[in-house]
Amino acid sequence: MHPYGDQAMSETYANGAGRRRASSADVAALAGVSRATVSRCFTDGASIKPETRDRILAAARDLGYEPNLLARMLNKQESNIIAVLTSDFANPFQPALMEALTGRMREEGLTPLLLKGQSATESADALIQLALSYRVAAIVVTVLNASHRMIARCFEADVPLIFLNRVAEDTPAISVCVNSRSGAHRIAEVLVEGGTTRIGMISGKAGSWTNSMRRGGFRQRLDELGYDVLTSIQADFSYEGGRVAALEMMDAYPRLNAIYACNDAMAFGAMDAIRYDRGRRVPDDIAVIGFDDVPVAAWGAYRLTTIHQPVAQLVEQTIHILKRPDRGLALSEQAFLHDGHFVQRLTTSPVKLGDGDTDERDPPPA
Amino acid sequence: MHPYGDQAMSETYANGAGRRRASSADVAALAGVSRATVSRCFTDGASIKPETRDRILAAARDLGYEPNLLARMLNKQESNIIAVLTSDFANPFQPALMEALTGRMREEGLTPLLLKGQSATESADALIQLALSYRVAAIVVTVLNASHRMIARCFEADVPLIFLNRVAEDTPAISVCVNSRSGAHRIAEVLVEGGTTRIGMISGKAGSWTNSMRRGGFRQRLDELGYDVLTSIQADFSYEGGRVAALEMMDAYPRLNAIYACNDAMAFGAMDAIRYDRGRRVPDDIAVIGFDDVPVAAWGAYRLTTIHQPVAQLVEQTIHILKRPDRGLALSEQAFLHDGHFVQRLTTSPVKLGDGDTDERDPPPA
DNA sequence: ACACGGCATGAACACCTTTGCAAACCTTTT
DNA sequence: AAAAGGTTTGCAAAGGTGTTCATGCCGTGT
Repeated sequence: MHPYGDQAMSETYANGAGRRRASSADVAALAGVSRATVSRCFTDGASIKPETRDRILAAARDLGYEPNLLARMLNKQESNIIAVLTSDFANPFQPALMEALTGRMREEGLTPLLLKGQSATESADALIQLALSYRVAAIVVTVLNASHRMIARCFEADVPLIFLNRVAEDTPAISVCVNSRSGAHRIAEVLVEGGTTRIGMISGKAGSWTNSMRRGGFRQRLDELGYDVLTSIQADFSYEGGRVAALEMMDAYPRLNAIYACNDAMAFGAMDAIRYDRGRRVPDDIAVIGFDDVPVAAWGAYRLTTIHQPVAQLVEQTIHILKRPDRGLALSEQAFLHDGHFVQRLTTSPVKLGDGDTDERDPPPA
Repeated sequence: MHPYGDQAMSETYANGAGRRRASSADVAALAGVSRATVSRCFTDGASIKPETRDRILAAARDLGYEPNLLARMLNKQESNIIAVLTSDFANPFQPALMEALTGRMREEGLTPLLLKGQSATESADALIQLALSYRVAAIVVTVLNASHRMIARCFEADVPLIFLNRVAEDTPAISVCVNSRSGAHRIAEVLVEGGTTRIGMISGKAGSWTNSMRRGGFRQRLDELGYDVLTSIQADFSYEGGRVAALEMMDAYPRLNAIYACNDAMAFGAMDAIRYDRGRRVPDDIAVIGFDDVPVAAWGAYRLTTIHQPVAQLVEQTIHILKRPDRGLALSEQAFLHDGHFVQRLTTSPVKLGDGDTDERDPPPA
């Protein structure tokens, strides 16, 4: 209609209620150059005359312009957004992991897009689908499960999938994880060496890799040492689940003298059940041992003996993979297992320490 | 070089390592329609013949096509991505808030882009700048501070800014928050009514709105009741900070019989200092009261008397604002204050309950 | 037989950036 | 003075989508 259609249109939009953000075209017009030059002004390494650069920068400042990252990602076919899939913040290990992960990501210029599932058992497929639609650079999964079909789709789309804190077997996906099996072995040894062999085990959610390792590894080593668990209850990795399970165990097996909880949160529940619900003592009556070494485990009220997960190492490994030029797509190694070390505190009888273990029986100086 | 430069290039890319995802053009070609029709197929309410729709859907499935959300956002000038700015996962209140917030967002089809600052005192300006570059639909800030200049820039760009769990005064930004002042008033009343009036106060980070309210409100009401704090130490909202402060107080003021910590984490530290570092009793020797009612406050080891923050309500209010057609830009009301209620547990002498308060002196049934 | 309304579709433009290529400019050398 | 060489810049296309407008088709009512 209007001979200068374009011109007129942008004028109209600029005045309307939802006034448009300044684009590179606006800056270009004001500075008297082309859009391409404006673009070059914001990409370093591009050749541009210092004088015009200053002029453009001034114009950009006047208009409050800054590059539209969406358009840039679309054009360059690459993004610095990483989908982070998780489901559960209640387990205190998750916040600790998230803190480290998102902190390091920011330092490396990566931005996490947080996709939260409802429950740990839920499949992450829908969330992965969503992540692919956002054309993220990579996907990091912490607690959820994914179908083989969906994992395959990610790799078809050249989007690497990293399982953090869990191993995905028989898939092209990468896993970064603590060696839960060897940690569970150590726990079995500690309880036996400490002379507490009438053991109740509180395991976590069935179907989780973490749980089957922590559970299976413990049983295996205990068996090798010539013992067996007295009782075993499956809970859900939560404080309340651990508490209820411990109550049940104590009532059914009065001679129980040790509880191994497959994570710290359940161990805290068990300790509170022992001390406050039943009025018994830790470790004199019943020893307790956990797994994770979340920050609360060092608190005065618990001082929990446990296996420390090297969160910083796990995160560093993950970041390292993400920063590779291929973001880990061409990686030959699939699983990166890090060793957790044993931390001795006050909820078990003292045992001899191995290499890399730490002793915190004396509280840190005030 | 090559006479068919462009053609050859895209062929190369298509075959090489990073093969291109299917676009709507590919689907259109396969189904024998135009791109516009493919687009209509994925927007409901558009008129399209059922037969061709099926044909297009089949083609899309064969090619593994799904709409590119980046391109869509760029085109429609609207996004469902919300920037969530935070700094600290160590304080156990943050995970609880985050869990609720991100969970509800997902239910509403909003996707949080997580931008984490290094420390609570750091300015969020750089993160807000980044969020604006991503053209997010709105920005939710939890613990960080922002300059007036940057807040103004957000509103110039029509991006609403919501402060969650903190009030930003004298700005166009919206605040959703618990009424910390009235909560602090209640705490003062509880301690006085309980007969514990030789009080030490452990406050949080200076310069935070939350802290000045929780601190100022407490002092004010205490003054009105005819008392004053015995001592006051400024800490940093952390467990360890609370523990060290409590030790210092106990050593300097042997007759101290109550500690008010401006959040639960510091209260836990104080309790552990009292019980495990100094071997005294809570509440018999020293009463302790916190603020937040994080999940751990209900655990057997602490059973902390505190003020409950209605997390679900706060989140619901935030979601409600985000879902408004104007995302809250045209809101006349700036601050939404919700009342927290008093939760009585075992760390203070029992007092008469007011309206909406809850009593958890008896532990929940096993 | 013709005009008309409703529906389905395609062409073209817009969103905002980056980039390959070619043209224009400036400086220096022969 | 002109050619050579390097730097700076603009043009146009690409990246994938949504949307307006015009066109074509079909059926209906007169």
